[in-house]
Amino acid sequence: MAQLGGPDAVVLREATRRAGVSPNAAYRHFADRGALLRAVSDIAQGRAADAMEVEVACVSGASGTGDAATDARAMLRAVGTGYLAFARDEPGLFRTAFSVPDQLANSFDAAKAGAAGRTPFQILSAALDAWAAAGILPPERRANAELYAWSAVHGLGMLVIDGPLRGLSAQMIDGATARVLDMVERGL
Amino acid sequence: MAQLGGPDAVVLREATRRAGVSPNAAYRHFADRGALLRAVSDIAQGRAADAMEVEVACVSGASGTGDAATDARAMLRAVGTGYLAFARDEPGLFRTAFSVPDQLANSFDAAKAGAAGRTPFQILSAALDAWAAAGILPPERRANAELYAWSAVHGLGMLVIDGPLRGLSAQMIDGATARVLDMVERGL
DNA sequence: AAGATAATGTGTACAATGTCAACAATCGCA
DNA sequence: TGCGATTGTTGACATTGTACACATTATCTT
Repeated sequence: MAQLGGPDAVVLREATRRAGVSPNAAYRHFADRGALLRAVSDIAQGRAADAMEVEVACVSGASGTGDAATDARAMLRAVGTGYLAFARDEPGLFRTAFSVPDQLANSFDAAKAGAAGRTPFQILSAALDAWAAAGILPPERRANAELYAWSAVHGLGMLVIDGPLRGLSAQMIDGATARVLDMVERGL
Repeated sequence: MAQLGGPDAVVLREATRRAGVSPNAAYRHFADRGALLRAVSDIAQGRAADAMEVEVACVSGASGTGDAATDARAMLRAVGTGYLAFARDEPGLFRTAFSVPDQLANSFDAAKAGAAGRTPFQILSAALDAWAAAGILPPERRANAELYAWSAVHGLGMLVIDGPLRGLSAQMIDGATARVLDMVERGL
């Protein structure tokens, strides 16, 4: 349901119907619809992590150029590319993953991890650590850098999927993705 | 209703109740709930424009430093600051304004304009024109620059009010706002 | 093995919502 | 004056979240 219609489509009664039980059975497992939605959101974040790991693996698999700075940049681009690929391929899951209120502190929760064991936030963090290690991110700018990079790609994703940029052509989105990543790379 | 609870809180029956008419009277004015929501969204965008104009007026009113580049930068920061101030002060309206699917082409629609007659998109566009005029935005990067700057601030806004960054302290948000604007300024 | 205790599921019920169809009043204009 | 368009009303239906009371099944202890 989340996949097809996003958070609003996660409807408790329909879930029980598909499970072949009565509506109220759900209340033995979730306090209310919100709790169910949060659980689905966690799983959706895991899927996002998977999509990101795919792109990351692409550049890591190439075993690097030998230059730590170049590799780190490629890695961060892969993280952003994966995030936005997920937004485009699975808009329902994307919104379910990242449009359900939560606390930053929970971003490390294992329930939100993908198959590789990392949450989306952790994947992003690792890429930024590589930047810092390669010396292309001054130490005084490392703090909370996740939030800034995340904001840029998240904003593009939301505008395109669920906002005033809906219906942008695929090429436009491709271009915008590349340009937003350029901006992050230069501006971080 | 949008102010208090965002798009989901815009409920047709309650609207008619407050108008003192029967539920179905709404169908003489709006095709369905979606149409009502779109109309509310337009108005909310006008409010966003107002919030942005306030910040813009602050820096314009200072009649500038004389340096076009410095002024242009201050203007763009004001646009971003206003956008995020609106997100924080009126999260319900913000989400109603920018989380309702629409087409980029409609971003100039007069129905979305604030009291000063400009839509949020037009305000942003003007600030970027000033950048180009001041020579701090190379011509080849001017195209669609709105989308990239917009993505960054929009992402932060959404993450903070409706996503995994909910409950960030006010200082953290202040800091993140400044840093995201720094990033845009450097990276655009 | 037997019984207590927790877990899970069922039925009925209620208030709310979006929306459809048919009907009524009102207003503007020829 | 009368007619068409605009606006509103009544009644109805399917769907949803959720509360309460009750039944069943697992599980664990004695």
